[in-house]
Amino acid sequence: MKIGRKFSAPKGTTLFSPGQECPGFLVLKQGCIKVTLTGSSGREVVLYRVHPGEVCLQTFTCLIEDQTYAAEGVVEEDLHGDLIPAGQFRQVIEQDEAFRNDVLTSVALRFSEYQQLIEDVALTGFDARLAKVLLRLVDATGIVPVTHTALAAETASGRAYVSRRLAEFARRGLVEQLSDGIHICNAPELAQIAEQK
Amino acid sequence: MKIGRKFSAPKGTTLFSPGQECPGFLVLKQGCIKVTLTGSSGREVVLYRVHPGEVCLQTFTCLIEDQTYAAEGVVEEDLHGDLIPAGQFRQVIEQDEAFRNDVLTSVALRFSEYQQLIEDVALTGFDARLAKVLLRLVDATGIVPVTHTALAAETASGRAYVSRRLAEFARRGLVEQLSDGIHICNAPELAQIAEQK
DNA sequence: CCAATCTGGTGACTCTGTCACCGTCTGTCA
DNA sequence: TGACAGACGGTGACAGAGTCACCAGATTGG
Repeated sequence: MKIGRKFSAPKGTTLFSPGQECPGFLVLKQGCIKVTLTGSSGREVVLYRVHPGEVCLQTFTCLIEDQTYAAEGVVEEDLHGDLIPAGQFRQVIEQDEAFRNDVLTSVALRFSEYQQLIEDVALTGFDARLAKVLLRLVDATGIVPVTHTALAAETASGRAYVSRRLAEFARRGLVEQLSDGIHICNAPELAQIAEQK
Repeated sequence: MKIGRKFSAPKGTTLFSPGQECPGFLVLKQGCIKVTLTGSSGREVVLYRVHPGEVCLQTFTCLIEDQTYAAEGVVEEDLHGDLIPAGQFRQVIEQDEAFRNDVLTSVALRFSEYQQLIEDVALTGFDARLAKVLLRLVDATGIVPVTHTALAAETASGRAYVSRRLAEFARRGLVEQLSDGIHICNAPELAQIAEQK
């Protein structure tokens, strides 16, 4: 079934910001969107990423509740997908079973991710959060190619504190700080730290 | 349309706990469910409450993803509703437009609540969180009829710290600690604190 | 009446996060 | 080439948040 119209955007594009109107519902075919919240202090927290086949739930809540965005969405990898205009959304979800199932599945998935994030932030110590993020962002060569500032956003923490704890991790031989990222030296022990508390 | 079967439970009942199988989808007619997460340290965080007309999303994610519960649900006020067995859920959501809309609306609502909670915990200072909770839980007589321990769960914090900050609020004349709860003396100023940071 | 439990207050910590400031390393542009 | 801006990360000093252990008063149930 052919729905919506083609939509593309290059890496770095800001797809939506808090307060904006929602143009429609985005079904991702290719690329990646990073969705973040920014506090008044300027501090940023990464909520989730949207990958192909998934739903951008900011769009979802906007359409259902007729609200504007609460978070910010930035393209992390060149984007291709379909945009279903706001007016057509309810109709499509009624008629297209596959689409409906995709949406429901994505919603449920995202929902448990949010719950996990709440659990991490509210009930988990910082080191566990940091270890978890490192293991999640590591690439095939064992390197986590991100800055301390980015890790701060991923761990819902501050840059300075990330630096300190990474230094401590390095001192313990768990990681090694390189010029182009962080090398994971001892993944099993990191995984164990990620489980604690 | 008649769907599911009647379901009732008295105050205090534990409806579901982490790891349990999900018996079906609960549509609330009357009463209130409190949904919480408990960390391994024993610390508890209140995720949300389900009120009449709303959806218990733990049930929702269980059914869609075929998972077990991740959180705990306790009846706060005597409960009446309909239970839709797991097998019938997809069928009902396909056929009953009103039900489908209810579910989608509830999901979207809950979703933005979760996002708000993440924002509060990750980006907001404790005092603002506490003030917000006090204003949310205050009854018609200006009393917040809950214990410090309960406030700790609501603010995703510790009991001792809640005690301290409440003492400070009292010192500033914002609240007054009574034997049966906390009296709000200066709601406007509390509201202002709730907005900060 | 006593014991058990729930509740809240407090001192003394530790953990977490902030702020300001520094040095280093880029890239750019004149 | 030099000078500058901007991103990045290290660090000391501090402030905010949360923990732990222990105490005392209130309540409840036997």
